[in-house]
Amino acid sequence: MEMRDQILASAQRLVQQRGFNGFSYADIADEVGIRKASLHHYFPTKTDLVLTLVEVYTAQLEAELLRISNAPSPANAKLRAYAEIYHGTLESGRMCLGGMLATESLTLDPALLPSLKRFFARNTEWLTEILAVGHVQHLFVLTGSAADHARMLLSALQGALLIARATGDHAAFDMTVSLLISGLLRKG
Amino acid sequence: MEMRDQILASAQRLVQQRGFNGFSYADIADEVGIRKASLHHYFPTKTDLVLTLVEVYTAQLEAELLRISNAPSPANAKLRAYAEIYHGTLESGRMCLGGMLATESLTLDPALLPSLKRFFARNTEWLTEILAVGHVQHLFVLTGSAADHARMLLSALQGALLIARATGDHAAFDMTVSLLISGLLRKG
DNA sequence: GTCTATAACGAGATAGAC
DNA sequence: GTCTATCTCGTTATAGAC
Repeated sequence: MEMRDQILASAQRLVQQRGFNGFSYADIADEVGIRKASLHHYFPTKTDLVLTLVEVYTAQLEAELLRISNAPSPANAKLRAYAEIYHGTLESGRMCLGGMLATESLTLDPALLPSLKRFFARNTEWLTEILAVGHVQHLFVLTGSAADHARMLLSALQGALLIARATGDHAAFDMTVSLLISGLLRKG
Repeated sequence: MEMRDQILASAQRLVQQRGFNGFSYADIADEVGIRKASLHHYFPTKTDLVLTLVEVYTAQLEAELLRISNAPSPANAKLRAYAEIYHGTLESGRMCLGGMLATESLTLDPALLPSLKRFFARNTEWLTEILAVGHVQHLFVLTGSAADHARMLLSALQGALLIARATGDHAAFDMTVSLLISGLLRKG
């Protein structure tokens, strides 16, 4: 793997596990095996690095969303596949990159905020579409607009991830996912 | 107000807005008007300070939970009152103290974790009781156990707070709260 | 209880050789 | 592209005077 990609992979893990204010260039340098100063050749500032991270993370997400959207599965299975992404994040001891940065947003360079907003907007948009499709197919019963349910689902998944970090209770995370999806189904 | 309480109030705001790794003793010293070194007289280490903060925050919560429990209102109104606490937190530009520390938990002194877990356990326990009461009164329709719904509600509120920090969309937070409660009601 | 002074360390970032 | 060396600043924490 190219050095630039090694740096990004290391930094991504560090942000997701420890937060923007919880890691340093020294951590990355140790991990990828070059000196701190050399990192500045690839990313002049920490903000540059994390901005790239948010863009890469959003692009990774986009690929997963397209993969799920294009699968020949019903809307509820697509929601499960989406939740499965979060499950994998939890299993790897990480928070969602977007969620982590969201909590720290008051301490971040404001230049990061537009990309961060776009990340959440894209998640909400995709979920809204899936929910709308499931609704017209009489698969889901919605008590509010598809967009409202989308924001609620996104909130619940981010929050379940956050809480599982404190409690260590992964089974509770899985139960919350199941409840969220079963609550949408006809005859719930 | 006593100096110790001023320090706690300042530190609480700083943790909720910026996180454990996002503030320093210098920030508190500036705010309460004494020197950095004097802060160590009250709280020898940063971990001591934040441990006290978690205990105080949990005690503040307990008082609010009892106030709501003792009110002569139906279970759905009690849920609304509980959600109102989060609304106030959002309006003051803060994250839940527990939620903020949860995301940072991998960087915290492990001595903080038991208190942090108790905070979440108490929230879940209280919500479970309210949901169970509303259920036997045929006010709520539950698609899982009361404890499952409690964890889901707590997750959704924490997550909605987190997302509102990134998007700045307070209306979305309110919609999520409404949807969470209306989704529980009979004939929802 | 609050201060000055300072220790000891780590942070992000830069200069310039190779 | 990677290095050594260094700068400047901020961090938590301590010592000891008042």
